[in-house]
Amino acid sequence: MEKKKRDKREAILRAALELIAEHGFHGAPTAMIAAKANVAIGSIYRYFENKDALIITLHNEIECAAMKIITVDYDRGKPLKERFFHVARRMLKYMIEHPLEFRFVEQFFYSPYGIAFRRDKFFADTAIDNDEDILKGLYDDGRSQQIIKDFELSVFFSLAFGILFNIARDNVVGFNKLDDIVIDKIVGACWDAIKL
Amino acid sequence: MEKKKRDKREAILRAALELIAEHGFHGAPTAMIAAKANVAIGSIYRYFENKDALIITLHNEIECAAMKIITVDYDRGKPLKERFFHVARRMLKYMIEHPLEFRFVEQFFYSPYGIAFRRDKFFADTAIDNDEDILKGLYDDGRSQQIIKDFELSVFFSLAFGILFNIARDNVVGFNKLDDIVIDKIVGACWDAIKL
Amino acid sequence: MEKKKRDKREAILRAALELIAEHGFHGAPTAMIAAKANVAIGSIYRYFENKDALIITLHNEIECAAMKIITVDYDRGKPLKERFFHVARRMLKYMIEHPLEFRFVEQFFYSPYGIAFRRDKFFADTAIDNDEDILKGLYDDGRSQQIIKDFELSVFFSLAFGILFNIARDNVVGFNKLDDIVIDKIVGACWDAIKL
Amino acid sequence: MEKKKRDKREAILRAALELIAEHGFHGAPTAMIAAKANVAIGSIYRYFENKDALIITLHNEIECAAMKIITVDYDRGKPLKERFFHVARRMLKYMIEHPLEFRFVEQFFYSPYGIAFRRDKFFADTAIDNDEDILKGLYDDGRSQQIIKDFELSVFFSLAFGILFNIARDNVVGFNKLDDIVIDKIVGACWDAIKL
DNA sequence: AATGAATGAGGATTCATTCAT
DNA sequence: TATGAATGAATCCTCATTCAT
Repeated sequence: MEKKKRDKREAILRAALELIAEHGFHGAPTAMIAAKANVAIGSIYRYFENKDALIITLHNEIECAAMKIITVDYDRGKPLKERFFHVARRMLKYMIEHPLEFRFVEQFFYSPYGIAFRRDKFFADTAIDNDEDILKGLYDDGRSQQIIKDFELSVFFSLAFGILFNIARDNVVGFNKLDDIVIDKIVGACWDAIKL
Repeated sequence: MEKKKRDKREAILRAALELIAEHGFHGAPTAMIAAKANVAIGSIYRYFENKDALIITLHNEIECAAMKIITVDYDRGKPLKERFFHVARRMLKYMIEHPLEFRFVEQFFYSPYGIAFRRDKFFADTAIDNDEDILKGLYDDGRSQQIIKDFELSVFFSLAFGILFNIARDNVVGFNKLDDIVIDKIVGACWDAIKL
Repeated sequence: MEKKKRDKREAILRAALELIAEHGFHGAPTAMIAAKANVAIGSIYRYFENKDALIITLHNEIECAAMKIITVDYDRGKPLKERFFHVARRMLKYMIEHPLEFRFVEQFFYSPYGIAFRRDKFFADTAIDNDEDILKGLYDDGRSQQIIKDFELSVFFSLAFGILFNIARDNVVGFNKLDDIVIDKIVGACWDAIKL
Repeated sequence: MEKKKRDKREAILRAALELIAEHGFHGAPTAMIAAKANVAIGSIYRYFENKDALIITLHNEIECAAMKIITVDYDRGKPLKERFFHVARRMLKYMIEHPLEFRFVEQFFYSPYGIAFRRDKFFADTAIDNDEDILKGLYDDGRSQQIIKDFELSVFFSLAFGILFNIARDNVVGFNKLDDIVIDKIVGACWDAIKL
């Protein structure tokens, strides 16, 4: 009973993910999402208030799941460089191993949804959750230990992770081929960008 | 007569640029573009085959104009590092000084248009125009002179310029403040990322 | 068991009454009626064939209950004028003391339901029930005793009671304030309208 | 050019009038209105902001046209009783000669539109237009000349005109047959209701 | 008997594109 | 050539009704 309910919800989210990742928001009308999920159109509205809510939920669940994967085995006791390599490596791997999720999140990020999302985040002073805590922790430690360059936080993020998003984007469309060795070298280049 | 015709075309492109940059593709129906351009709806279809053509044209013209600005005074005789700094610095400056164009190109890049655009580019072997020639030249020189790290071209591009797009994006929404000194330090970090 | 069953039916009717009176037919979907009645949606269809049947039943029950209240203590032996005052006064009082019922019946009367209802009534020659018997009795007596004006029955009804519905409608929305004295004066005016 | 434009607008209003009068608001979806008006669905939205605006406009135009017809030849110099007969007689005649308009206005009046409309009117102190001026003038004169009964304005309106609406409603569905003689007798009964 | 998830036809609205003037 | 009214397919969403549990 409970199982089936959850299944249907998941099917809708999955269908939306696949359609939006592949065809963009324009290519994912509710009727098509419902069809792909083997569900009646109306059922979407039992599980989500409206299409926007469905998309925002999907985004949040992906972000949450991704952060869990990325930060597994993360050890705050390890030296800064090692911690950075741990996070950056997993981040890049996550993106190339989850191309649907990555493409969806990119679509989301640059759509009106993402703009609202970022604005909300920007104005939410204290809403720093654990995930960002880890990333911000890297910055704080690096600065206080005089290991990384003297930039403000947002610039640090761009230097550290902006590269990875570009690499992943190219990978997803087949512009590059990455194996563990190349990934490590790329993360090394990111480290070069931020370290003093 | 010729003048007026050109004016009308420009007005349409400008209106589309402003509306899409500010409100996204959803916020720029043809009727609104025509109104903002002080032009009849039907006139759009005299200058452009359809809305897609208008948007693709706008993108191409912006890309072309940007590259012209970025590569002005470019001296192929200068040392590699100096040439990289020249290009990277101007690229970042262009983006933060042309927020409408930057935001439009970002919207474009992550929309179905951009996906098609990138796919086309990927399959067009010989379609390397002069602008990319300069960027590719940096790569070829750096590799042959053993100055930059051993990555394939697309990875090099991400390392070298991916950071800049992220920085610019944050700047456009007000997440960071950049002056000439910070810009130079950022470009320096990009250099650290690519250099051996 | 029988009790509970009756309770559930009453709860559904009550919920429908309140929602429709307050928000109109548009503001009373079955799901909302069920929720307000603390009943499953499906249960509505156990007690009523469909939504239309529910609404028609509700109307009929209200009409029946109202007539009972209005005609209580009605004495056919009293003089005509006194009988008219008795009925008209109670009718007006009922409407202002039962605003939910009154508003529902009005909604009903002017909706497609009411149109069908009136059509059916018009074509049902013999379907004169006891309640209307009383009203029709007033007309017949008045005419044979030469006390009331020479109009056909339906005009008599409009003259006698049409005023009261308008007064009640205004009262329900707060356009007027009525006490027993004003009510009596109003009924007196109705009497003036019909009497010779 | 101008002619055709006006024609289309009129056709839409006319189609809405006929459908709503006959089948109620539920029986008049935009697609059906458009079809009946021989117009594309989208055209409705060129002439009216949305369906609500269309309906409100239709109501206002009918009310305005009706008041013009009713008050034609109205002579403020005539005695009160004569003025009342003039207005009441024309009002009843208008309603029975314009059954579509009458039925539409009734539907409107008892729908959510009408409720909002009445509320707005109630709270608009100074928004007394010329039409109501005439009706209110009857009341003011009658009261100051001690000709009509001592009721507040809204009760006066119900006594004077409430009857007429009921009569007209019955007439529209064929419950009664009215000729000029009966109409005059009915207006006389209304006069009896209000006069001292 | 009761439940409420599932269904999908139906409704309002938008907007790229056409074409008569 | 310029205009903008007209078009109608496409989209999101609602809600009466059914039916498996």
